[in-house]
Amino acid sequence: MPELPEVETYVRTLEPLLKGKTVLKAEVRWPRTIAVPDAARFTDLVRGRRFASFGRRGKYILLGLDSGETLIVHLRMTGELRLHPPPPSDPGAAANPADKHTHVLLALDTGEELRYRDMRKFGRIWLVEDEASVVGKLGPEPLEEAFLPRVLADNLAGRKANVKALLLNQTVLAGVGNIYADESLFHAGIDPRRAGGSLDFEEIERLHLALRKVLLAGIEAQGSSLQNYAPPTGAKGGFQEQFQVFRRGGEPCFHCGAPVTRTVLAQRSTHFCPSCQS
DNA sequence: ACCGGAGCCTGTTAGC
DNA sequence: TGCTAACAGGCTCCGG
Repeated sequence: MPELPEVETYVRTLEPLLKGKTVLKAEVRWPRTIAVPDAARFTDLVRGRRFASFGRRGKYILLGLDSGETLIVHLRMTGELRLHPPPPSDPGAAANPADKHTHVLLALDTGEELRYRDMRKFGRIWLVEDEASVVGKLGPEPLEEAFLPRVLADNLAGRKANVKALLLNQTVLAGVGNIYADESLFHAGIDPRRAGGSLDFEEIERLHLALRKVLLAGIEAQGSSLQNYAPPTGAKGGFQEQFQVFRRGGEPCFHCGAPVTRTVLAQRSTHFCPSCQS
């Protein structure tokens, strides 16, 4: 679910909420959520650790601990992290028990509780010494300066898969998912069904620019809020207001009026304007 | 190396 | 209203 802009919003929101706080106790209710190490070792290793640094790589949230290890969270489709206030001291007041979709609970020294909740159970959490063991295979970060049109060209060169599938491939480019792939291809005027290797350099430059513009606009709007995504606290993201094609199948293209086409590529719903995108 | 499809999960929505 | 099928911001694994 969350893509680069949503994950970036998560990290920016979590940093002031968690920085300097210490985990007193961990509980894992769905062991498969913990990818590395096993759930028992995870609860043991995370206890007593303090949140020290905050970062993102692709769609992975990187929470650096004072032990030097990194707690890495991938929300996949429906994962969410929420910081819950301490239970009320008044014994008669309503408590806030975790529901059946809450799979990991971290009790903090402030009395607060950081909860990982995930309806579809696709998300994963790692606790590792070496971040690269989890994120080492990812492609370039689209918003870093090193991501030049040439880099995108190299990663698409010779590829026969359609460009939509390649944008979703995290080793080609990190952080782009279904929304921002469709929106970027629309802004670049490129048909998502085209083979990646068939794009000329001028088209690659357009796609490169479109990816950066769309991702930055997504961050600016604090991400897109659909059924299953909202930032950890405060306002919801608003980028869905700016969608040009995503989930607009059958509706008129804002640019030319032709109906937006919905099809399936790489097993994912794909939306494009057949007239504006070639 | 690369590509496409099955599988992982549960909930919501569209269609008969 | 009730059932069923399709769909959902993602990724890994496996066979060709």
